[in-house]
Amino acid sequence: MTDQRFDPSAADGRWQRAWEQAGTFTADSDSSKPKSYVLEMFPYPSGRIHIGHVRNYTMGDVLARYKRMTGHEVLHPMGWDAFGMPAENAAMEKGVHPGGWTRDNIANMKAQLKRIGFALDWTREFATCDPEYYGHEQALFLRLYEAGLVYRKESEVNWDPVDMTVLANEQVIDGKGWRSGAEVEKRKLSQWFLKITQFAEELLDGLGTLDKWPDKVRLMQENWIGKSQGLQFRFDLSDGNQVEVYSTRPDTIFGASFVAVAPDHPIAQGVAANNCDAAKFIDQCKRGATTAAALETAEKLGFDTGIGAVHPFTGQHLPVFIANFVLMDYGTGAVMGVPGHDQRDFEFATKYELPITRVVARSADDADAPFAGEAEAGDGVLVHSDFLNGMAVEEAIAAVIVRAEAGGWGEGQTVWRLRDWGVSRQRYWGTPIPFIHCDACGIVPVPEDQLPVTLPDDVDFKTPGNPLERHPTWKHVDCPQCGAAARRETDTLDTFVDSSWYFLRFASQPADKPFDRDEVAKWLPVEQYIGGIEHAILHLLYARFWTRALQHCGMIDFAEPFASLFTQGMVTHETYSRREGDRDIWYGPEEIERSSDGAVLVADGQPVDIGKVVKMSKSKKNVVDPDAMVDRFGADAVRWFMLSDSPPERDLPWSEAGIEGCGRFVQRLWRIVANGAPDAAGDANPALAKLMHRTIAGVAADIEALQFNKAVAKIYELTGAVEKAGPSPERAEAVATLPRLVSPMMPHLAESMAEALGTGGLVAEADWPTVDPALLVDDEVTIAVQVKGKLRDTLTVAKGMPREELEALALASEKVQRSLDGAEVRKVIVVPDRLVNIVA
RNA sequence: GCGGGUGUGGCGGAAUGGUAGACGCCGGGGACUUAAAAUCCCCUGAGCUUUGCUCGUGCGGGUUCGAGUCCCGCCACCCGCACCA
Repeated sequence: MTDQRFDPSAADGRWQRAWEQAGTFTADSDSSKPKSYVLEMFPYPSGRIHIGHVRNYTMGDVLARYKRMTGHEVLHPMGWDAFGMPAENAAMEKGVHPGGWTRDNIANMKAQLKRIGFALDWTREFATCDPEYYGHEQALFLRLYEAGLVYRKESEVNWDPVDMTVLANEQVIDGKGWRSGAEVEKRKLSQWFLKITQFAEELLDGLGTLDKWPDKVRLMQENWIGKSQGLQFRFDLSDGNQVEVYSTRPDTIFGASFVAVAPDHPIAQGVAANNCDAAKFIDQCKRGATTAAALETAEKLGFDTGIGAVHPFTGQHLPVFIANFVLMDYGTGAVMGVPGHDQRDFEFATKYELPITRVVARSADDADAPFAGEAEAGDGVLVHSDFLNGMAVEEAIAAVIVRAEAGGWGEGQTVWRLRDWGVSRQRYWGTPIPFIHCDACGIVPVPEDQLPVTLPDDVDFKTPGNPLERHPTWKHVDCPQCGAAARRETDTLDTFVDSSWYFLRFASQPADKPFDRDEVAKWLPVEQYIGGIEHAILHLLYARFWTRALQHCGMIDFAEPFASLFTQGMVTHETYSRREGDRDIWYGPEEIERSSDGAVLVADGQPVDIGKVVKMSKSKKNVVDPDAMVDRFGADAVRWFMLSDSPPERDLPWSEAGIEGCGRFVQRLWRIVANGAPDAAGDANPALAKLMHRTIAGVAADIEALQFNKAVAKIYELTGAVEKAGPSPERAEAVATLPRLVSPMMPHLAESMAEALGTGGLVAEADWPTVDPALLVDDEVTIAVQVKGKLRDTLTVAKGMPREELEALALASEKVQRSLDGAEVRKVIVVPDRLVNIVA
């Protein structure tokens, strides 16, 4: 008799070595099989694999393994998004080198991933901090430069005046620097930009081709790109100048009661030159962080310049304000304020007691309806608007544009919300931007044969700021053009650049260039990309842009990198805490004894409060360590839990009881085969055969739709039926099928099961079981019988029974007659094979 | 503030406009055992006048023979907002 318990601690490593020796997951680009590129967003090497990573990679792994079983040559690679701020923070806090810290983290995390048995092609692994990788990135950046897609301009950053350093948005807390506590200022620096706006129309149109992306992501990108049709027009000013404004709602022009310009608008600057109150106000606007959220939630503030703007239709003088909520980057940096129909303008007008006029109403009769304390941005008909009165909004917009163009004071225009991508970072741990500043020649690209421009190792992090900038020798080089003494660019690239082309490098890794066009063409676009919804806009838009830019440069032959996208939910966990004084003390799940009616702290046996189920985070200590779970339950139980219950796009609450249940299920499956191949004698069991074929077809469909929770439920159902069934040829066949059916989810158990059954070869390399379509059809159906929409009875009838027979059967039902209680039947609705509804 | 999403038993969830709660977890009862673990069987939305009836899918309306599903208006929570990755 075989051991009745499955021992993952022995089996997991054994099968992982078997796959590795067989090279099962090494992708062969010369294979004649259809190619399938399955990719999960590569991780930042923070130190430990998080359970959220495990969920992400398990989903991709199930698909990759399934694709292999269905005859595809699969590319399923893994690497490291290895540049970024945490390494520099570690350097500052612990005195370790960012490179060494990152390498150690990668080694640890790779070991963790290997224990879970992911079907990854590790031969293609790389880290973005490898000089080889970022050297190729520098070459690509220079190609974009040659194509005119790279330029420099002034742009605002968060400046910490005490630490004398640029802060990331996340380093600004309530408008103050996270280390110094000093109030952050906006400061202008000359920085590198990528012309993503040149592709705005393409990126927008391209969304229409991405029919395998979630609608929500396409909608978010569409709104982010923000194409709007509006009117750009000029107001004559009382000082003899003009101000150009842009509005998406020119229909509301008769409701304008002020004009507002951005603090860095030339008009504002001009006023400030002669007016120290204005200068002070602009200074005040410089305080605080640069984020849109900070700007928009801040109190709306304005400074009346005393200048009047002449309304193009009424000739009325509108006051011109400098306002903190107007952005220089969008439109013309100046707006007309229509308080009745724009919420920001409404708040502003209320504060500065400017008129609020209704120019759009539900109907002409509501022309003088009062506002309910807020602006009305919706649809309606124009009122109090001269020649526009009675028009619908769309119609009025067109009419105003026609008048403006005829009068020569404005033009209909398309404006994009999308801004160019600022890629400069004043930091060490990133890809050096390959340019040299020469006093004589200006900005000179580093010649390609001098790439990569590598980071110096001897840097210090004792003081804040960019170590490249203060390095004694690194930036001092000779100009490649004239040979005179010159300076290296000390900005490094945004890490989003690193993740904008890594999927190309996975597909092809020549030493002498970023990628090989023909190799890339074999695998790309990625068939299935999986990652967090938090990347819905930035990463995915940048990667789309980069792909189009490379296409534009003639380096690749496709426009969209990811054919199908899936965004998975987070892994969450209960929180445990105690209130002590005015703060919460958090406890980790390993410090807690959980029972059905509460939780106690193991250390003192006293109860703790069970808090909300929230995203796992170190600060709330509600994290579970994947390694510890693999130790206790084995890789397959952890994988199974990642796939069970919650739909993959939703959050998954981790629970001790849940993982224990998964551990039990692994053993249940094992018991079915623990004594070897089952007896194939006994009476035929056609019902089990049907269930098995339905399960194979259903699990396949669920995996392809990434609905793993449903596949899991179907496997539970079949397992239960197999356990209950007595010996039969059908049961023997079902048992023989189980290992392949569960292999994508529980690959180690599947191999051990097949071994116990005496099946030769690796399940990971086996074919997916075939379905007999004849067994998927049912000949009986249960139909619902309703009286006035309420269920009163059910009938089991032959499939395809005609309407008349169904109606007669339903009316003959004793329960129906009792429920009708003699009432007259007015109507009978029959849906064949579904239901009969009797309306009395 | 703006953009996007989610909401169904004690819990995770299932359900082409057609039998709400599949499947799993927790809990209760029983079997096996000297005992426990493991395992197996049964029950498990709420309420009631319990052969059955009523209520029930965040809240308030609506469309429909029929709404978790479609429409309108709210509420709560989550994600993103361009230097976190």
